Amino acid sequence: MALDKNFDAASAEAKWRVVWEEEGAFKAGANASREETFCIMIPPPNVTGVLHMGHAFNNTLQDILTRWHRMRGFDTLWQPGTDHAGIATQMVVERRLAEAGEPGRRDLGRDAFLDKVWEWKAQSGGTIIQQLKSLGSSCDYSREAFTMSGAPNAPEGNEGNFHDAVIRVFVEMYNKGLIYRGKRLVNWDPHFETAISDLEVENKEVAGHMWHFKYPLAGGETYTYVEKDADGNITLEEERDYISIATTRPETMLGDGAVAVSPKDERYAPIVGKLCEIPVGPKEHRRLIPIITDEYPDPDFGSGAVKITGAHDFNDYQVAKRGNIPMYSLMDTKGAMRADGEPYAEEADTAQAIANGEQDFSEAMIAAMNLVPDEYRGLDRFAARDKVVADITAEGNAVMIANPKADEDGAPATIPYVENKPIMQPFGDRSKVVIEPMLTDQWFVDTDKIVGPAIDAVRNGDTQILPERDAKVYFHWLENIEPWCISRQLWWGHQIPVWYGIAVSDEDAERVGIPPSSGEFQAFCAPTFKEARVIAEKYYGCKVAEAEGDDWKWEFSQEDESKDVMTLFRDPDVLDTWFSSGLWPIGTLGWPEETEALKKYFPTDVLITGFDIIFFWVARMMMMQLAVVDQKPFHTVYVHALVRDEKGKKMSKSLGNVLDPLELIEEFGADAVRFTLTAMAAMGRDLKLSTQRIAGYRNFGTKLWNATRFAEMNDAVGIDVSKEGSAQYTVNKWIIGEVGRTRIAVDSALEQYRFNDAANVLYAFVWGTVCDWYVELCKPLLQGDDAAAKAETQKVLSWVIDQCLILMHPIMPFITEELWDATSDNRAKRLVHTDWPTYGDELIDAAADAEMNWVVSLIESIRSVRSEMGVNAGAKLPLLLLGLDEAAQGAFDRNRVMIERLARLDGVSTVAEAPKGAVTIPVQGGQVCLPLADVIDVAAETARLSKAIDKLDKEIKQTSGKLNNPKFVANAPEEVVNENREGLAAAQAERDKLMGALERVEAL
RNA sequence: GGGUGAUUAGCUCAGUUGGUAGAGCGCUUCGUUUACACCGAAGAUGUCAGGAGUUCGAGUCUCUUAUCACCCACCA
Repeated sequence: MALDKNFDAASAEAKWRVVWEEEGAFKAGANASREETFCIMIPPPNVTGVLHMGHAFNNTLQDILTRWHRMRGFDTLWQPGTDHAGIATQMVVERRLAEAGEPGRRDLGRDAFLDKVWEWKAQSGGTIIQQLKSLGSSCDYSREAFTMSGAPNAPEGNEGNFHDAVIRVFVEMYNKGLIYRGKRLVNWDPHFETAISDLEVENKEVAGHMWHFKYPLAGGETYTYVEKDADGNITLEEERDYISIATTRPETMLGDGAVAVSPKDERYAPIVGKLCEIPVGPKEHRRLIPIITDEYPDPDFGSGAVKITGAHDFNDYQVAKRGNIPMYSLMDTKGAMRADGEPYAEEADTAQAIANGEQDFSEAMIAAMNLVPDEYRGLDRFAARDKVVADITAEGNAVMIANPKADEDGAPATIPYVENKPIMQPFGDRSKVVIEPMLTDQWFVDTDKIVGPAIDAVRNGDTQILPERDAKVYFHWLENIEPWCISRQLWWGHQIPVWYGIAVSDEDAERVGIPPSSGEFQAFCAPTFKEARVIAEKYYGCKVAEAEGDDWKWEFSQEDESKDVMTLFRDPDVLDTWFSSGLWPIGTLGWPEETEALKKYFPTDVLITGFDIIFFWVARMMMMQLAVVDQKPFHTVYVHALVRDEKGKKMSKSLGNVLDPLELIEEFGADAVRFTLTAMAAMGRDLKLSTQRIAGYRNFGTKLWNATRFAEMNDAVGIDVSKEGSAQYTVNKWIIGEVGRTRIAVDSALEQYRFNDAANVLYAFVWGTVCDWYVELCKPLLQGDDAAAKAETQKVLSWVIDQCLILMHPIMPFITEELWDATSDNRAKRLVHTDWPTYGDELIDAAADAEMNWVVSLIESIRSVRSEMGVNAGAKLPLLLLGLDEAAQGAFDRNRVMIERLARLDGVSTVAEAPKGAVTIPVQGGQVCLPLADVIDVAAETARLSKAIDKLDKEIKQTSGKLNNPKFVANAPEEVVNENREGLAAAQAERDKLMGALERVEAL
């Protein structure tokens, strides 16, 4: 079958996608010829996501490694699947419901809403997998996994045990005390009304204000406020009846528990221990808070006094815990000021008692207290802020400063002190709203207890992170790790397997063997309610049932104690998505079952991922796998760059600079996109992509196609070559050696994850060596009269093309498979399964190499002279040989037909002396001349020669300078010294020849 | 505030243990010679950010300055 002139990427890709899958080419273990396994876990994309450039890049690299290993006979598994992506997916479904005008999440209720999510998953969940296929990813799709598979509410088609694995891990970790529940200050997303982890918060600098307010001292007390400069001179001394505090968040004032100053701050020493009043709300509602000392306030910042709002600020939280300061929650789940219950108005003596530390509220009581006065209730936090500022200012409790515009008409002499300053503000990475620190009950992984093995594994080399600098990032994060908040107040996810009833006593918990309650409820943790009930029944000594709603109750039977029933309610929260994806390696292989796949492929080999999820995912997988099965999940983590646009900007929809990989695949073909990404995969921080570059590599595919077409036209394809390296002709010996070198270079690059090196080696070999030289050199042999030469060249060319296809296949699978198929009817296997070669140095023939170098450099020199002398490209010139030594003469004779053709020569003769007007060209072992008497331009030739001589002079000066330096000769390795000596001799010889040529030209 | 990285041809970037600077694109000139114009041939272009040091020798190692980027972080 004859190849078309052009490669039709789209139809070839469509065809091979189907064939490969139908033939099971990608199944685990396909083409395995050895025991060793190779397993890659795909970083699971969001189930409702679409393929973006980052995925394309990431999966191209994974596919290269997978295909390479599969061809090498490894028992290979590339495990695919998707992630349920809690927040992201719930957000999408809620938005779709809203757009469709359907009832929202709250109206639907939990079960009905989850049905909607599953529907959406069924509808869009296959998209990204299909897109991976169009990229050519050779995953074992029959094993596609999903992090929510096997969930109790999963519809048909989502069987599997991932859910079981997640729940089981939770239970085990809970029982080992690695997971606990507690009231902590967490990052709260008021849009999604859920807690999120530190990592899901993006701190951004925004323009903010810092207000300065007076907190009046209780009972109208006064003190002398003294400020001194660095030398101790008094710069300000005045009587004050207030303490000045600075804040960027006035709306949290209602929840203040104290004002803190530095213990070293002499200005406030007189009033430490006294009380001051929070100047917000109706007078009868105001609270007094103590002035305390703490190391946290910086005397040089603001006024040196900090209001402490333990429930709404992470620093204040620490201060409040240290100082036993009450923490009052002011806001609801939407970030509005609380409106629940009765507003709590404190009696003056109660305030005093609290301030004195004499009144001790329980945490629960404090949480229930609503300190928000009527006029603030229900206000959004930002509206509340405005109102607080306005109210305080109106009442005269703002600190006033001189008005810089006091001169202007009607301007007041003083104005409230408000600093405009940039402040760092936390935003939810999904919702983009300002995150609110909130004091809530959440589940945490006690990361301190499981982080050790994850650090050790990388430190002692069990798992290697590449490039190494990313290991530093990994260490830094893990060594400073915070407890991991894993509960989310969402519905889409793995519901926490914990049921609650009223707490009876710690002794009962101990008796039953469960962790004691941390509050008014006792938790029973088990994979199913059935199992939880068993524990609970022991604990209560009565029957236990599951509540319909979210409240517990204890039903007493009057006559028969054995009919008492305790009703438990289930924790409504779900687990952080990263908790489940942290179990991806073992979960996809069937853990906790002892599956064949698990035994065979775990620990897996390489994880390929972007640096943006080192913390989110890589670190968590390390911790979780080590905690659960006590084994590292993979031996190598290859961290790749982020794909950016050609200007280096991060691709984002809002910037409109997104390159859609699917569109690119359509325009240039998947192979071109893959090759581009591979060629740019140097271990760096980012990767800039331009369509021009993709077009360049599309052309490369076409080049390969046409080289194969040339071979086909010359009956040089699909020839069965049983043994490599058997050739008589120099050019064939030489190219066989080049193939050997290329295979070594490609393997070595891939072994070191130097994908770009592999791509560049192949590009240079296929285009630069095979197409530019070997194919051209073949032509006179294939089209000449020497039957033996022709036959051998056909065989070798066929073999060379096959090797190109094999070596290129991991990067450009489609075009190579197509050519492999089209060029022979007798292939033993598909290319995707063809054995990767192991030949190498033994194919190199040093003599052939040297000879071809001589030939190539002769051709290049002649071409160069022709071009510079303005010889018509089509014209054929005679060539004169001058004083060639035996080796040079032999090389010339053996390759004469090729030289004549490539240098466009007509007739060769040997002369004793260069004729007048001939351009001489120095070659190793002699000179050659082109008689250009008619066309030679004396000035141009003089210039050419002078320039070449200048260049040589420079080189000679440099090299001889080095060689004349005794220290160089003494210290440099012998090799380097010899290189320089040889270089100098060669340069001098060439210079002599050129000088001779110059003299002759000048004589014209 | 801490950390990491970057600074090499007009552009985008390679450059693995120090040994005479590379690629792609772009540019210039020539050429349709039956694989390929998504092509071929020939060419031009760099104080390797600045400074200092180690060394026989530095784009590469050390220090330093400048600019940029990213990550982490609680300054009210």
